[in-house]
Amino acid sequence: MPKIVNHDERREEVVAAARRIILRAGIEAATTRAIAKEAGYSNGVLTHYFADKDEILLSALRTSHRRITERLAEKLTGLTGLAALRELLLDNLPMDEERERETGLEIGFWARSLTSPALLRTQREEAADLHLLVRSLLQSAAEAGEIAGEIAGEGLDDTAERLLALVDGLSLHRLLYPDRASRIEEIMLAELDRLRLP
Amino acid sequence: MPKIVNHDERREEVVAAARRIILRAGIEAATTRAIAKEAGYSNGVLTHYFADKDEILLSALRTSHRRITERLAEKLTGLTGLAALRELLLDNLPMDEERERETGLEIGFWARSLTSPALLRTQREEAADLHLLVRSLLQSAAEAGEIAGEIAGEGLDDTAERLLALVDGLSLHRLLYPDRASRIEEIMLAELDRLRLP
Amino acid sequence: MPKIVNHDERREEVVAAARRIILRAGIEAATTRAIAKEAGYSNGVLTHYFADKDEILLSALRTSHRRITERLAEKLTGLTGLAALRELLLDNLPMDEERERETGLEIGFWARSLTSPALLRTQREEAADLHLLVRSLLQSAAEAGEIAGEIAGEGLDDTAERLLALVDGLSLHRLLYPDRASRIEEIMLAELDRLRLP
Amino acid sequence: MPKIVNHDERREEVVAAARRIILRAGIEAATTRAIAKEAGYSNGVLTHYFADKDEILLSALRTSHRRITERLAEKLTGLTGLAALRELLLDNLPMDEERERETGLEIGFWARSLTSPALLRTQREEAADLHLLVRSLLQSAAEAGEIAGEIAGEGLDDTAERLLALVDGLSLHRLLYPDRASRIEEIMLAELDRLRLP
DNA sequence: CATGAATGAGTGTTCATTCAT
DNA sequence: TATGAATGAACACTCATTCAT
Repeated sequence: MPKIVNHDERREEVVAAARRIILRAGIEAATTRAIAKEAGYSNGVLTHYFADKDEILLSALRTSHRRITERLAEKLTGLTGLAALRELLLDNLPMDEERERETGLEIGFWARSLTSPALLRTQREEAADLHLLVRSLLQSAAEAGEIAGEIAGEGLDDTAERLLALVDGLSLHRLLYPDRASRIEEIMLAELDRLRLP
Repeated sequence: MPKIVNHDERREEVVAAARRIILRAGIEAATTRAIAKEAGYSNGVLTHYFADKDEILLSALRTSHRRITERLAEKLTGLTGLAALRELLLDNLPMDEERERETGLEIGFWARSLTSPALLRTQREEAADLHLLVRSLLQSAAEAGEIAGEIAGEGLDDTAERLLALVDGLSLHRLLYPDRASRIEEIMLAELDRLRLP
Repeated sequence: MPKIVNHDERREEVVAAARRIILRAGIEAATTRAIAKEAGYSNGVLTHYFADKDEILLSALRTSHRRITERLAEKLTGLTGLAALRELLLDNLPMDEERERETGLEIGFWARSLTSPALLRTQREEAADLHLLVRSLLQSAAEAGEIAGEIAGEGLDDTAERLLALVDGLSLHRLLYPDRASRIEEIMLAELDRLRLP
Repeated sequence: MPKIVNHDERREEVVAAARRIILRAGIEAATTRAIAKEAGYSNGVLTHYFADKDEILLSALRTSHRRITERLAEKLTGLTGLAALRELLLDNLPMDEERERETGLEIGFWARSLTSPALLRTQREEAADLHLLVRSLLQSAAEAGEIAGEIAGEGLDDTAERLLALVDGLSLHRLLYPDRASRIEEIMLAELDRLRLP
């Protein structure tokens, strides 16, 4: 009997290696050879677990999102409406090293998505999920009377988009301009406060 | 007797060529050969004016920012306070093809900046200028009584940061999720409206 | 206590798999993995029955020839002289898809034989058998008075060589220039007719 | 001023190198690296003169045909009808080392053409030219009363195809089975004799 | 015996860079 | 200065082969 390896485990090892490289040296440094080496295997081994490089990158992106989602699900249990929204948005900000890494990875994928249809598709699907979630939290907050259904004439969709754009913008600035963007959490909280009904 | 050429002029020619390519076909298409050809020179000429390819890209980024600044300066003449701010922020949104491409270029540089100290430094310097400008416009708007000096307890620095983060976030979403982010201009305008004193 | 397997049987299974792939998708598609998979085994099993891939291909060529021979033997039963010869030569033309593929395989081996001594040896041995067969059919046809012993001063060896060369040439043209070589069967038949005594 | 090289000359150098390799070790051995090395250059140099490997192989094939055509044109001057045809067909047989090489190269291309559309197209175009030429020589021979217009009920097209198939078949056998196919010239001549009117 | 994980050399191709002219 | 020929490392990917289990 040959050594039997857990395919999912190996895939995860490789994806983790890819993530480490992207975080350390950027997505352009994540060549197949570099990934294999980082994972501690020969370059040919990737063939067994991934059809091509795109599949590795895609998995890395999905893994990143899945981690965020899982962390969120845990934090959101028991919360509803504005409180849940607040937790969600704050959790997406890079306030510690781990989340800073996630954000760095994400930024690399932004650029790559603009030229890779497969990556863009994944990016969109998962962004749509998040948007939907934010929107439904806004709705339940409105129904609970915590916030107005229309914020200064702006529908829920626009509000959701605005909040998520702000999260991405602040996250980006945090990594690019850490000095200036030291207060992104406060900024986000203030933004949420303005949603409240008086 | 060597031919006397204007170094700065040549550099600009080459950088302009690089920019044209990047805007037209993406940063990956900007190979040294393609840049030289686009500029109308042989590939070897680049050596004389740039240490390496990175220097060309860096210059392209700087030029991009300078052009934005110049375009802005023109639009802002005669405007002050909130009106000027409004013009500035809207102008930074990718509402036509040219600015969409400029945003694409920018996003590419975000990712690269995270792993390239030289790029990051440039990025920071120029972002600082913009931040300062927004802050001063906010200040003059406050002094003119158009907006409150403290927006819901938030200082001018934070407001400036918030507006700029929102611009970047919305710009990014516009490129990644065009369906969903069709209304970024309206969102930006609503945000500005909320700054106004009643 | 090791499992006892019939080595020859296994070899044949693998070779048959290789043949199926070559006929279906060309010799370039016949990778060791593909062959193993087609045969229903893991890729490592090939090691036990073949020294290397070349040995598999060689066996496939031999099998191909043997199959042709067997098909012929069946068709030739009861036939003698010119009638048998006619059957033999026509059967070697790629007049249906199966034989077209067999010809494709053969052409691939022609090229490889020129640089592989082992392949060339096999090729020669089996070509010699065929030549001998054609010659003996010609002889029996001559003895039966169907054809002249000397065809326009040409001995039986040359006639045999000429007929076989024509078969290979026409087969090749059929695959390379199907439009032009649509009438190879008629051409072959006319050639045989010209052998007849008046 | 930089070193100016004659592009056509370089292309020919590279193509000649490719031809040498194909003849020496088969078409499969003609990797881009091997070709570059054989030509005495680094592997990157090929980029300057050829779009891709297929273009090199295609050029090698065309060069081969052009050489044959040129050699023929010279030999055929002053000849017409059957005499010209005879010269043409005999010249296509690998009766000396040079033509043996050409044939070896050709056989390699036969196999390759079956899986490469570009190669097949070229092969067909040039084969069509040759077929046309043979056909027109047959026609003029018939008009001159040297041969019958219909050879045993066989039209000129079929006769041309038959003669060319025989040339290819004999050439192939000459390389694969040199012992047996020592008399291909005599066989070809006898075939031509049979075309003559009594 | 059989498995399938793992290897590493090799493929065509791209491209920043060097340098003699 | 400017040219463009030339380099050689790097890229993603393929595949025959090896070998511990």
